[in-house]
Amino acid sequence: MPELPEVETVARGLQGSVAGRRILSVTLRKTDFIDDPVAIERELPGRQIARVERFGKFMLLQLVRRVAADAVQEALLVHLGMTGNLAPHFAGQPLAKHTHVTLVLDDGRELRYIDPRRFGRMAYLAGEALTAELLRFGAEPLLVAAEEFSRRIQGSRARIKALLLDQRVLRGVGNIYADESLWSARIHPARSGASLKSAELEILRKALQKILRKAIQMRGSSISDFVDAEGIAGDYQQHHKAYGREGEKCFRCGAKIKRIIVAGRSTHFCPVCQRAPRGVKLAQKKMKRARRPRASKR
DNA sequence: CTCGATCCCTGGACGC
DNA sequence: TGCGTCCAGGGATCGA
Repeated sequence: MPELPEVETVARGLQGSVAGRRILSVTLRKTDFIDDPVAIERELPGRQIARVERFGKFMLLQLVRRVAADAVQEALLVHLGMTGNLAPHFAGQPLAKHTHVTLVLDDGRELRYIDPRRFGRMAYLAGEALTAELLRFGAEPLLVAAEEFSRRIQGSRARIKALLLDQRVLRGVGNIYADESLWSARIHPARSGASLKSAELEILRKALQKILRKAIQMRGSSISDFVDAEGIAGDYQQHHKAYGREGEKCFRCGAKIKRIIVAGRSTHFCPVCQRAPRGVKLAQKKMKRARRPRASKR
């Protein structure tokens, strides 16, 4: 659930609350979402959290050594997955269920990572390994220029929804904001990237940026149980126009919002405002027919 | 290159 | 009240 606006909200909170603190010790519990748990235990104690920023859907805790040996960049990467939460707690507070990582800070608090589903990810990376990891990801949605945005999308025949979700194309967009931006730009989620005109893509880019900025302003969308590093829920879900509105009226034309599966993800759109490309309607009918028997099992 | 399918994981919703 | 089943979804991976 945490996408760019939610991660930005959490990162800003942590920048305010734990930047400058030193990590005294580390306790790991379940570690199957950590790249290299031994490296975390070995490297983090003694490091100072210099600053916290967002990179795509990751939080980047920039670390510095007490004695700056060289100019090697070091960071703790934290991905919240679906249900991750990273927040400071007072050391005496009881451990919540699913607390998998505790970083003891030098001011009587602990940074705790709580994640029931463990779809998140945590990694300590430094130097070239850090650089290489960050290079795997695409453009920053809030900064990407029109030309680069168009080039990245028109160069692929994959469907636009899949491209928006592909972190190698853009970093930080997830299911909610993909659907919301496509609804705003009146683009059907199954259109191929290559089929989109530059003018359409410019409308999409502007819509995406506007929506992301607004969502950040409102501290993100709280769908299930998302809360930021201060334990506060977001409010942007009240502004959703497509996501989660299956069967409800489109705010533009009154038609019923539909839900289909695109790129393996639940996809919400207005069938009237967002016109289907050739062939898509037929394909959907075929799929429906094929799926029906499965539902009536037992 | 692009696709769908499958897996990971748990809690919440729902049906009985 | 309780149990079983389904579903949510970001990302990795694999075979078509």
